[in-house]
Amino acid sequence: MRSSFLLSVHRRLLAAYGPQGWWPLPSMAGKRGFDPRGYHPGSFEWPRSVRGRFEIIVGAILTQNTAWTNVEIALKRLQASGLDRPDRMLRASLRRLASHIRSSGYFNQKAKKLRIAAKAFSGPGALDLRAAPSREDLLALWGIGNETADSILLYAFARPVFVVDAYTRRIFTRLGALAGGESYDEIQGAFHRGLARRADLYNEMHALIVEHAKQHCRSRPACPGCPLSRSCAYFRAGSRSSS
DNA sequence: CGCCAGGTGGGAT
DNA sequence: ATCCCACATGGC
Repeated sequence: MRSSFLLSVHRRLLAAYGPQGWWPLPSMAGKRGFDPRGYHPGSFEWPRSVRGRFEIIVGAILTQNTAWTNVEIALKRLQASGLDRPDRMLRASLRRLASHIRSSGYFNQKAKKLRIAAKAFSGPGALDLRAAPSREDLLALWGIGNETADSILLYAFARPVFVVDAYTRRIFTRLGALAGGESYDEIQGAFHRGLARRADLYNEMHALIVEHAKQHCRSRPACPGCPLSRSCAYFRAGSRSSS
């Protein structure tokens, strides 16, 4: 993908939706002003505390193939029960942990995944929440795949790693910039080559992609008013082609 | 109702 | 390598 194309997509999405201020947190929902954990709505700030980083890791796992609204409910319950830190999480039974994250779906699987992540980030010889782990270390954990690992690296540790998700694939396939069958690594490579290696740029671009997928480039596309329709193959084809 | 949502791992081919 | 499937809730 051409650099100029990616930058133009970024510029138009930003103009249409504004700065996204990711990573989104339940405590942010509908609020303005300063958050004690160091986040600020509307303009992003990277997490400073180990607590904030672990919350992002938990959210990244819970949001796997699940609507964020369902994840927010689960995150709030974890916080309300004091299970939002690795050591506390490890003390809860799988059964109890699962009951708290019920709303996020796949709760048995995700309880297991959370426990594994909590274990990986606490105790002696564990990964350090104060420093970015390697992608390899994250991928070695059961329950953490490409997208989750990259979300953690980018949003919790401010590493310049582009996150590829189902929305990215859908939008850029419709635009005509992807064929649709590319692997995760191929797509990520295209973004890494086309965009400057900057965490703040990757942060905003991915967040804008998510917003655009929700507003216009939905499963069933809502093309009227789409900020990208001018350069969209799907739109130019008369919005008739499938998916 | 049925479809969809910011995936992942396991098993068969 | 590449399909196919299980995993599961809540919103529209």
